[in-house]
Amino acid sequence: MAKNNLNDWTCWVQIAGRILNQTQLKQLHAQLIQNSLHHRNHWVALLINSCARLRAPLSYTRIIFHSTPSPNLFALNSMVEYYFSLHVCKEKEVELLTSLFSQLLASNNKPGSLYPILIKSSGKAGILFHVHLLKLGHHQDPHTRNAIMNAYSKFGSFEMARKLFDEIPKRMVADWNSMISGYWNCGMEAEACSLFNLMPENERNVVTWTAMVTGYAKIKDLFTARSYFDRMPHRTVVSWNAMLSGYAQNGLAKEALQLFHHMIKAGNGTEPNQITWVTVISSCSSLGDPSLADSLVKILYKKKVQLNSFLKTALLDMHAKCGNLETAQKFFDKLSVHRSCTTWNAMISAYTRFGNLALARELFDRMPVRNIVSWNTIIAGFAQNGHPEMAIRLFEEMIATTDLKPDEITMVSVISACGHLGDLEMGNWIVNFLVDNQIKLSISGYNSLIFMYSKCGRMEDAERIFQEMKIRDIVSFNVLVSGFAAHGNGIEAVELISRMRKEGIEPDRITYIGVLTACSHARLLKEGRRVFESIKCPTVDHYACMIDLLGRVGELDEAKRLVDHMPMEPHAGIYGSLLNASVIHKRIELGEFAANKLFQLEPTNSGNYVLLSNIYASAERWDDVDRVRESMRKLGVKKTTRWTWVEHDGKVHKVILGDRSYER
DNA sequence: CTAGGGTTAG
Repeated sequence: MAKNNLNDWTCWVQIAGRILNQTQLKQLHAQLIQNSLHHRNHWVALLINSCARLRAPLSYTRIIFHSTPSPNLFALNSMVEYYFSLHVCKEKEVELLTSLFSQLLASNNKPGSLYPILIKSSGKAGILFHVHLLKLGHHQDPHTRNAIMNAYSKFGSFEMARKLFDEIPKRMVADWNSMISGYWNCGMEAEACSLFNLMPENERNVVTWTAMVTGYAKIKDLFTARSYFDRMPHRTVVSWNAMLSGYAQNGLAKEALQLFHHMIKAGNGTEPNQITWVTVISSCSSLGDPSLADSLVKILYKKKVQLNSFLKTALLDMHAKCGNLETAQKFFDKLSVHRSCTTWNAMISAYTRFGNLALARELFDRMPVRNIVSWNTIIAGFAQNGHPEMAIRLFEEMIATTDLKPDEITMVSVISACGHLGDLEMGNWIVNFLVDNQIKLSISGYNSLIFMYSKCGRMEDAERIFQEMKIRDIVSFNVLVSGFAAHGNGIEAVELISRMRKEGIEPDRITYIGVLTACSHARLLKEGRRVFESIKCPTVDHYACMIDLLGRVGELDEAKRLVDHMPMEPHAGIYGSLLNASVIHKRIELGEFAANKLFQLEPTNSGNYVLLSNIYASAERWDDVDRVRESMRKLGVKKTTRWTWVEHDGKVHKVILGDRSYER
């Protein structure tokens, strides 16, 4: 470390970039103390920046901060950024900052250009500087005033922002833009729009237009967002990014990719930047298409795009969602100290998606800082992978040991976990918890309640929730239908079809599976047949349900005819239904036919052998029973019950509607 | 100098 370089800013930046871990940070700090440079503001600022990046502990960072006798803007600024990087800016810290800020203002005569920067980087605390600026008369500086106004509209109230806005004698474009996005922050479409229209047309710049695009995307009105985008006189990368992320964040991945192609084709000097790539990659993730992912990676490579940590995290997620866990893992390892909370969350989610709960849990326990998404990820991971009890335990741990407030996403997982467990007591406790903590539910929240109640055998409560909903979606109907199916309420299930059509929702594959299963359990042959014939493109699963229904009511010959005339290749479920019906109705020949098909399709499923031997047993054909048992032994088929059939009321029932069918 | 765009959970 040459001393003559210490006043050179580029040298500092270089050194800052070289600090990769806390050990190096401490070494540098020690070197500075040795050279008596540790009280210099620029070095303090630099060290604190590194502390924020490396997530150094608060106590250590404070020691560094207090080593400067009179902190200047740079030092103060870094400290503010550090506090915000912790996401735990407590009142006390804000007070400290405010007093330091006022000290600084008092000692500095010029309203320097650094004020807007400091206010902006202080986030919510920026508002607190307003009063100090007023006292010192610096609030008239247009840029400082704009920064304050912007802080109000982002973190405080749009009313205060509007008050400042109205008092400005000569408004800059930035003032209009701050105010418009302030309104959009609160979802106030009408006010934002009226300001936009009030603004002189030649004053509107690309930022104004982009703010409108973002605003409409935020309220999920992508049609209007697009119309503003199309009407823009000029577009920058930011405008394209705004429109792209509007699509991406509202689940319109295809539209996002289409627009991206448009962007590339149009050229116009709007080259995609890292933010564009992050958005595009995230759209590709939600499509889960490996070949698309592959081609994107190739383009990134060809264009020599620099990968920052946002991009690497997005790529990690994309690979995981497109089925490549190893590559995802590689990105996670490569990120090392640059891992953000999001990076950890994405990796945990990758493990849960592949069903590896042990590794997911290990990462969760190891990560330095957890946010609400971390908890939601791990809770959902256990809830969806057959460990609802662990999901609930984690939820309890979360509310007992953290200050994080559970949101709807947390609750959806917990409610569905109660459903899987059939734990009505816990379910009711959760409902009270929702009320006590004022957690508002959207459609999917209510859907999870319907699921929970019907799994707990409380169909009247499930129906009550369903009725209480103002808007329902296809899942609402499907969950209720499958509840009816499980409880054998055939008529109710059939009636739901016409009801959903009345609400403008067309039944889908899952709906029909549910209704047919309900008919099967209720032995409603006529209704089931009518429903089956009304399906436009029946899938193999629908045939399975219909054959199950026919078999159950004893129409085995018709069932066999249906199997023979299916337009597609029958799968194991089809022959399973047939075999099952043959057992019940003691149809040995048909049973042998179905069983032989099943032995080819799933040679390791012991259940099929058992069923066939049961047929022989019921006809007292003990030689055949022994023969089946023997071939089972020879083939090494173990009696591991990967059962797709369950016993209920003394009869064998087929479980077609796994709860997972909604999640896939 | 100021205003507009980013990754993760159901």
